[in-house]
Amino acid sequence: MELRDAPQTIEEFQVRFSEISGSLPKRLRQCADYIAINEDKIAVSTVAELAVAAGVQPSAFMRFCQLMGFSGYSEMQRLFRGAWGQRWPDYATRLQNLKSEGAGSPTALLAEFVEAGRVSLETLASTVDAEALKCSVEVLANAPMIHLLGLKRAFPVASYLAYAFEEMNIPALLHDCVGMLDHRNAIRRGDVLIAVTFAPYSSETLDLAQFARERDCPIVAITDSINSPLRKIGAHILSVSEVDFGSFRGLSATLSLAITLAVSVGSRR
Amino acid sequence: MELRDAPQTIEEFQVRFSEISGSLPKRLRQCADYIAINEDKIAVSTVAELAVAAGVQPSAFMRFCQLMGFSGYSEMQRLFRGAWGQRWPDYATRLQNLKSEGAGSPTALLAEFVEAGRVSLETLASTVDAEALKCSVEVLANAPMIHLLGLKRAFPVASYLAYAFEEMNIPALLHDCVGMLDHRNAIRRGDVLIAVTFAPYSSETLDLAQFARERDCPIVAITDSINSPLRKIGAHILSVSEVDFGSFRGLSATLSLAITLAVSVGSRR
DNA sequence: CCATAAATGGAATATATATTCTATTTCGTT
DNA sequence: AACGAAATAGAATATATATTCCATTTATGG
Repeated sequence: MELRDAPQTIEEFQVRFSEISGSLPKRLRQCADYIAINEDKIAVSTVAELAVAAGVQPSAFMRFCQLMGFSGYSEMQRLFRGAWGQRWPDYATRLQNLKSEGAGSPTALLAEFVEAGRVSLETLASTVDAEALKCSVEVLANAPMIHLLGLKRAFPVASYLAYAFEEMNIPALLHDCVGMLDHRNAIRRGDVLIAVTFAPYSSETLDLAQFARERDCPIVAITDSINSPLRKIGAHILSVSEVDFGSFRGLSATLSLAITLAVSVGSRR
Repeated sequence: MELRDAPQTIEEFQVRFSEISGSLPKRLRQCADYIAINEDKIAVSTVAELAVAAGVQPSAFMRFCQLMGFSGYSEMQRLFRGAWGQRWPDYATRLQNLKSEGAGSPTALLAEFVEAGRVSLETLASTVDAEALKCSVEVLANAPMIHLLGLKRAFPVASYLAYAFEEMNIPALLHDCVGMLDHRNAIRRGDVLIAVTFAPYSSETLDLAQFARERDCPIVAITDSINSPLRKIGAHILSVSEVDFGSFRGLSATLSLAITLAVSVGSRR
C-alpha cells in the first residue's frame, strides 16, 4: 500500500475524499457514499457498525480508511473525535516541560493558550444554545436596567459587559463588591440580572441571584456547566466551556459570548 | 447495588445528576464536577481518558456511572453517542448555520465575533515579539510587587491579571481608580508596572506610567500599536491587535497574552 | 479510641473492537 | 472463454477498552 500522509484536518480529509471518490470499486464506493452522508457518525461508531450501515464487511471499510491515507480506522476516527482533547498524545510531556523549565520560552506557552482559545471558540460555535441566546437577548432588550455580577475569574467578563453597555448608552450597573457595599436594593421590578459564574460558584453571586429571583427579576446566567446552581432558580442559562492548559483557563469564548450579548441587545434598542 | 432504571434521555440524565450530586464522596465528586463541565466529551472518550482528566481511577468512574443508574460506562456512553449528531457539523459549517439566521441575529453576531477572535489569536501567535515577551517575563519575575493598570476596555485585562497573580500567590496590586483614590505612592523602587491601554489612550494610564518611569520602575505595556505613547517612555512593549467587527473589538488575543505573561512569571518563582 | 462500614486504588480479567490474512470471487483484457 | 490482476468475504488474531475484584485506606458512629 502506498505510503502517504494521513489528513490532519477535516478539510484535508475532504480534499483527499474527493480526490479518490471518482475511481472506486463497488464496495469501496459504498463506503464512500455512506461516509459522504454520515460524516458525523465516524466519531461515535465502531467499524463494525459503519460496515453494516454501508452494507459492506469491516475489512472493506478498513481498506477504505487506508486508501484515505490513514493507517486504519482508529486513526481516522481520532481526527473526527474533536481535534481537541488529547489530539496530541504528548500533552502531558509538553505541560511537564513548561512547568519544570520555567525558563523555557514564554512563546511556547503563548502558543498553547492561543490554541486553547481557538478550540474554545470553535466549541462555543458548535455548542451554543441558539434558543437560549435569542431568549436572553429578548429579555435584556426590554430591561429598564441591567445589573451585572461576576466575581473572581468572572469579574473581567462582568466588567467588560459594563464597558460595552455604557458605550452603547444602555443603563447597566456593575455590582463590584467595592467596600462590601451592596447595591441589591437598586434592583427593581422589571430589571434583569446577568450573573457570570464558574465552578466553584461564589456564594455572593448565588445570593444576589436568589435575591433577584425573589423580586421576580429575570436572570441571565453565563456559566460553565449545564448543572450550574443557577439553573435551579430558573435562570436563562448560557453555558460556555473554556479549554484549560495546566490549571489555567482563558476567557476567549466567554468574552465572545458576552460581547455578542451586549451588541445584540444594543442593536435592539 | 441498587437496581434502578438507567436514564433514557439527556434530560433524565441531568435530573438524576442533580439528585445525586449533593451527596458524593471525594472521588465521585471529582467525577461529577468534571462531567458537569465536560458532558460533551462522554460520547468520544474512553473511561480511562475521562478518569485521567477528572483525576481519578477508572474504577471510580465506573462506580459513578453505576450510581447514575447505568450498568456501566458503555451504557452511559451509548446515551450520549445517540445525541452526538446534534453538535456535529464542523466549525465552518456551523458558522454558516449560525449566520443563516440572518445578519443582525444574535447567532450571526456570535459567528462574527468568534471568527474575529480566531483571526486575532492567529495574528497574535504569528506576530508576537518573542524577545520582548521573554524580556518582560524576566523583569516581572524579579519584581517584589507588580502594579496593574488598565481602564475602560483595558480594565478586564488588568483585573484578569490581578486574579491570576493572586491565584499564584504573586504580590500584585490593581490600580482601579475607585473613589479617585490614587495608590501611586505604593509604587516603590524595584516594583514593576503592567500598563494595559488601547487607543484612545487614557491620560490616567499615561500619567501613572510616567510616574513609574520617574521612579525608575520598569514598565511592561500591553497595547495595540507599536506607536503607543508608552514606547516613548521606554516601556517593554507587547503589542497585540484585535480584529474588530462593526465598531466592537474583542479581547481574545489580549487576554491570551495576559495569561501567558502571568503563568510564565508564576512558573519562574 | 475502637469497631465497623464506606470508599478507594490498582491489578486481574472479560469483553468489545480493530486489524490482518488468505481462500474465493469478480472484473477486465485478450 | 481463459488468464491474470484486483477486489472481496469471512474467519483468525491482535489490541484496546471496559469491568470486576479485593486488599488497603479513609471516614463514621458509638
